[in-house]
Amino acid sequence: MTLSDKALATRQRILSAATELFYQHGYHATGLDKIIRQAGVTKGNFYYHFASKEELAVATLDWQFEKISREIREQVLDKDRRPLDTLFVLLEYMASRQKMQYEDGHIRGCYFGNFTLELSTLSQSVRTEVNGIFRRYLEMIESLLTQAQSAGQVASDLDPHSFAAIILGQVEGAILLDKANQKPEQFDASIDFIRQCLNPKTLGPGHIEVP
Amino acid sequence: MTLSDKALATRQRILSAATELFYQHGYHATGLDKIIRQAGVTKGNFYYHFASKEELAVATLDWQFEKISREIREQVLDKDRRPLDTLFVLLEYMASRQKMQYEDGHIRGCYFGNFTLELSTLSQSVRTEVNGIFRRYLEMIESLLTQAQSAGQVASDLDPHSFAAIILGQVEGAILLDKANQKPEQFDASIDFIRQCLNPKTLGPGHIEVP
DNA sequence: TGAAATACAAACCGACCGGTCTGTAATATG
DNA sequence: CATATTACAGACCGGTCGGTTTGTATTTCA
Repeated sequence: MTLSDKALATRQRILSAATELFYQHGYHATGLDKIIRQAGVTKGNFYYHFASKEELAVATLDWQFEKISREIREQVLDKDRRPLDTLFVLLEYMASRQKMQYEDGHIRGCYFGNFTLELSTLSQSVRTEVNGIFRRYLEMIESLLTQAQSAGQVASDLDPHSFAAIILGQVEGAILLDKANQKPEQFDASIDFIRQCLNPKTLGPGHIEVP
Repeated sequence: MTLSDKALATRQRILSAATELFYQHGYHATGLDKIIRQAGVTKGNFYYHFASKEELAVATLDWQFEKISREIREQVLDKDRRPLDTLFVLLEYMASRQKMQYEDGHIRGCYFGNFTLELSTLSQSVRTEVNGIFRRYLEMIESLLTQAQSAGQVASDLDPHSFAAIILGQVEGAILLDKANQKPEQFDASIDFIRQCLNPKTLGPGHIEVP
């Protein structure tokens, strides 16, 4: 193992520990001392790899997004599914992440949503990062909607761009409410609702039935 | 002015200062020193009125909700409107609060949503408080939907209880996304979307048109 | 082999954290 | 007027905060 590989491993240990602690307790409630203790790293070592706690936070956001989008690419996308089915597999994948947390005892919500509400008014770099991550999520959903439209799975008068934001907003809001009462109920209800909205056969709530 | 009135005024000054600072920078990023300085109060005086910073946070949540629900009662409810119209006046009222912040330079989001994501895994009392507040919001929306249903303004097969959660989730999610990119765009789009969902005349996206 | 660059160790820093303490005005009540 | 209670003043506390500094192994490479 070369030294630069060792350094990379150190960096990863820091990122891993920080992500877990930030996710559990938030940014400000997590001291650097706890992070380096959990990572098994000293202060000097930490500041060799990261310039500041804020830079570490941004790095964890990028790291976590790359990890998740890799999982999505491998487990959700590029399978032999119709685009609309892929979209709901994606949503179910996100839901399963919340339910895993519930079984661990606590709903910790969305890592990016948490940072958004805690830090986007305090740190420009964090805000830019989460905003970019949300943009990439939106592009993912919009792309699936466009494909679904081409395949005739959803109505042609739907605007994929704006509806993607509706879906992401619905998901983030559901996670927030679920975190408030520590039960993963609203996320499932939201997915059902989105399914109703997109499925022309089953009309969504409030709509006149098609004869 | 009696002394107990003076004490009440002190308490209000603390609540007011704390609410503003918590709203701007979040809970952990706001030190007690800043709060008491802004309130023009000493440490000893503060701890005469509140047992802890955490108790103060819960008090501001209650205080802020009472303030908002008073405004809603006076300006939104009990007017001579049809229930569905009242619902959208309520949503527009919430949207206007976000836009006011935007004109001040920063989207600070929803006071209750912020506390939910920053503290609901750390403080049981805060979590209970925000959860109760969301419950009361849900009851408000559900009640309006039920009335709208009775008045024939929305479809009879709509479930007011679950759709109220869809609306609140959509709103909270929209505020989160708007905070991430510091522009109040998604909130308006969400209101339009909800309007489309509820209005039988204008079908929502993805639905087959009624002949 | 030896100098340079890399990767790490840990003591140390002042500032600030939430919270406690003792003491003292101001006011209500007998 | 005496006294108890209410409301407040502010010095002080140990601990923790994010960050710096100095020193030292380890590895690279000329």
